[in-house]
Amino acid sequence: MKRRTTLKDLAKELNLAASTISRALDDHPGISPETKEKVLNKAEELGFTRNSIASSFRKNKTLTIGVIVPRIDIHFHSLVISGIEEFAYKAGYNVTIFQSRDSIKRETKITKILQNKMSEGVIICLGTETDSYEHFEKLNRLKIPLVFYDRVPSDYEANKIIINDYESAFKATEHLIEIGCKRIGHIGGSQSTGIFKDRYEGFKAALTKHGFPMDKKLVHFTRELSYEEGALVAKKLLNLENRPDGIFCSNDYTAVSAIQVFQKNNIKIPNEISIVGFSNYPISKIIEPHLTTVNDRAFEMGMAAARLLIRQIEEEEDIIQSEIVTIKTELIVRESTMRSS
Amino acid sequence: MKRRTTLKDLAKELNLAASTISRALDDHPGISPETKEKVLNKAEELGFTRNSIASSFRKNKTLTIGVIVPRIDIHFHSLVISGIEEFAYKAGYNVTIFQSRDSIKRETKITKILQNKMSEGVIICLGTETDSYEHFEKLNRLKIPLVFYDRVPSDYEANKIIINDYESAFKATEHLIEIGCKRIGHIGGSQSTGIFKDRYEGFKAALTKHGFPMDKKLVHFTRELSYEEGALVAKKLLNLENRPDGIFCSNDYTAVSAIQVFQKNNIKIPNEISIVGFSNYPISKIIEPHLTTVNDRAFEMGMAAARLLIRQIEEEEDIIQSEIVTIKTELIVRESTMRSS
DNA sequence: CTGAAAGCGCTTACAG
DNA sequence: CTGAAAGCGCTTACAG
Repeated sequence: MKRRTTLKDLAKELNLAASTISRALDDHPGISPETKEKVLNKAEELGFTRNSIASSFRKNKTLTIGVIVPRIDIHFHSLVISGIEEFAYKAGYNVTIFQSRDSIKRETKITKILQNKMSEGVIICLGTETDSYEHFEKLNRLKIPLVFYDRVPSDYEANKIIINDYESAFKATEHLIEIGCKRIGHIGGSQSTGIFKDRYEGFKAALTKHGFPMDKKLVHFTRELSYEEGALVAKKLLNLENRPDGIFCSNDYTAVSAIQVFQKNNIKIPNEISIVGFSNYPISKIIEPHLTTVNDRAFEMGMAAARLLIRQIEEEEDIIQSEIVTIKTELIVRESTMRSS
Repeated sequence: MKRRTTLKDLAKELNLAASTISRALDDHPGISPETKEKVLNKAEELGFTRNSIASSFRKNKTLTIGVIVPRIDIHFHSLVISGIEEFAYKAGYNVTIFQSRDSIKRETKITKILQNKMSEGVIICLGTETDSYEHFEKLNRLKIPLVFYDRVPSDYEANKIIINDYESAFKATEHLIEIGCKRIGHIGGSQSTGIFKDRYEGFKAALTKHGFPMDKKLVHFTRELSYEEGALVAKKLLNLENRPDGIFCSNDYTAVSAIQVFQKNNIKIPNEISIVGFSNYPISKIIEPHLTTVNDRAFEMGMAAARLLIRQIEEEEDIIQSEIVTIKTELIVRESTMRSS
């Protein structure tokens, strides 16, 4: 097996020092243009590419960031990763991805893998099982910057990229009020998860502001906001004596299944019941009527996470900073709330 | 700034040689259990983790594979990446991802990044612009194993993970024939892309086998199989004097929009027109009626790609092998082809 | 503008 | 079972 060409090989060929070759390849100002050209040509000729591992080792920089997501194939996360990759690529960083699959055991093991200087920083969305943060403490102690997004640790100081769930839910609910809904229901997620609790709180606050009473019968929490759970809740709402005429759902899957359940029961959407979802999933533009929903701007979250992380990696400071970035959401109004009056 | 603890620090603390520490941490058989325990305890105490860059550099192994996809946020690719990550994780490899965004320029630049030994192997799905493979030749010359999936180079010997598009389309079409369709149409993708051409060929072959004439009016090719293009084609099919009673679509987006267009025109699905899609996207289980489609088993493609790549990385052979792995698809029959007769 | 030398933190073949 | 030594391929501070 032929050995890969090294700097030294180039140096010998050209009767130059390895240090000169290294500088020439870096386009260092203190190297003559002629030498640079000779080196570049020879490198091309011998098919030389610098061994980046040796370089990383020597410079103590890997230009790599690690990303831990529960699952890559969840659209939200794939969008965030896309944003991370986009920003990182332009900044010259590589992105290494890991799936925790919502297992705290696997999440912990991944943090161990990331401890050994392979990644200069880590971006994480916590798994559902995760309720302690010791495994991240270790990274902190090693001065590896961390940025959390979406499912972030509560009562734990850290860099966080979030959206304003409370405010987004407030606006979504207010939108239903503005189009004339009088009895507004909510299909929510697990209240032990911060973001879903915030969405519920925002919903309640909008009702209160406009002097609407809270009818507990119109509020249902699901375990994981699944399509199937959405249908179950929708059926319950349908069978109420006093049905809702508007529903704010904490995600798009439940909103879509609610639409389908209502339609099957000959209820007109949006005129009899108007629906708002959350997340702006591709399905929201396909379901008929198209779904009004909150765009959570996942790609921008990813960009922001990478931007913050890389800034902290490159900062000279020795102290790990804690910063919270809130990404602005927008309500996308579509047919599911466009009443013909 | 405090220096990270190194092997040498541990060695000094314990009055042992660095080599002994290294072996103890590796659970090397030739080290006494007592020494191992001492080393492990001290490592824990000093918060020592091995510098994996130094280790990679020394061993000339990074245990990292690179993945180039057009876009991460396309569901198919996120599923493939999930499969790659799953297999790689279990095999002790890390996965670094890059998006070519269908730009050959960016794809080429990424292959340059991957040339410098950072990745021991590369998995790629070609971008739509890519029609030459020089940039991959370079990786070949450096003996970095390559595995292509989905959009693979034609007339270029390489490792490829594919599905049998021809056969899958054949079976999907035959299914339409079996349920009683007499005039079967096709919404296809660009015929300059191998997989879409194969699907069309499979469609034709099924018609031929069962003695059905080919009616060119029932076949339409789109540029990128988008939801919007699907609707346009569906409208054309709808306005034909002699409408189809079954349609095989080369993806799920066009199938879904066709369903919606027909429904809006009061055509009953599946009884008047039956529809089959391709890919088993999440939407296929949500659209009503649920869509019959070909499960292309993207996760398994990813697993297979990682398996093949890692095997070639670890093989001693100096020659790069070329292997083609065909992943078995399955037709998932749902309501869009369940006729009540 | 170029070179000689030291050294990054490991691993491993060799020796005992 | 343990150690001493060499060296992986770069980069950089220093010297001239």
